[in-house]
Amino acid sequence: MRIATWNVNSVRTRLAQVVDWLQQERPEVLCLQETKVTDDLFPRDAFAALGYQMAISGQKAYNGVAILSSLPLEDVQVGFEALLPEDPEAPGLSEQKRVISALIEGVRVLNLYVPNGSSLRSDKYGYKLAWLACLQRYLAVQAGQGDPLCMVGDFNIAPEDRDIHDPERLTGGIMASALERQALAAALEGRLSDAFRLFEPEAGHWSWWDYRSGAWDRDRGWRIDHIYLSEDLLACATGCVIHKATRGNDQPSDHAPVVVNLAWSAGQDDEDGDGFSDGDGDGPPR
DNA sequence: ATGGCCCCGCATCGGGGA
Repeated sequence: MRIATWNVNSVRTRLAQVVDWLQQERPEVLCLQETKVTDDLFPRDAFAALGYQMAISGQKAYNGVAILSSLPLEDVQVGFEALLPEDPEAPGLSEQKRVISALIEGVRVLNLYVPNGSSLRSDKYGYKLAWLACLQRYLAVQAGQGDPLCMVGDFNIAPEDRDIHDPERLTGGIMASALERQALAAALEGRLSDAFRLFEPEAGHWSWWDYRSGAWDRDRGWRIDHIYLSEDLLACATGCVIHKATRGNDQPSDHAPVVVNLAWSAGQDDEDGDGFSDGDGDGPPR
């Protein structure tokens, strides 16, 4: 099963490019961020024609997330409030459409669009940190449900200096500050691992290039789009790549897709074939 | 040396993103 993530910066403006890429790559799952469209205007037909089901959560002009899947899409959960109904901070944090998840082949696919924060002096930076603290609580609840987790999206954070083209200049600033890096690490809490770094330790691999300053032509990028896997899925990961060629398209998104390949099928953890995963006491004795 | 863009909408500039 291949799971992809792509911040498309308007799904309507980028529709032809997304359709082309899906036809070429045919991932089972594509998670989109910054769809920038209300649910009634989402271009469902174009994706349905390619055989994809959809779970969407959008708003006008800003934000917006969607999950496209050619495999059955079950138990869709929208926003932090789906798992944190009692959290007094979560409702305010969920007014912006940045969180959606679904169960696909027994894998909980969680699609996130983390706030950018604008600058360290902006109120939006405080919002970003509060949002990440909420994500930490959300993931703690999610972990309790026991499903294998694949968390993808635009994290608007370069986790380490090797994820930025010019760490001497940029480390400490927005998307590379200590507080936001710590907040993300705390949310991962040792349970989730960066799939890309399983396969590639070197710097020089970016997923986002600013539209300004000729960043693409100079390859001045950041790796801020990530795929995180729980331990059970980590063992199944056979590759993780950034499709940077899309950034060279005419009228491109400023982000490139990231794709993970998982040697996974539903029920594969059912070792004795009794319809239950082992070790949880639910199955009959062997 | 610095910075240059792009998308949306009650639009033709302003707000916001990254």
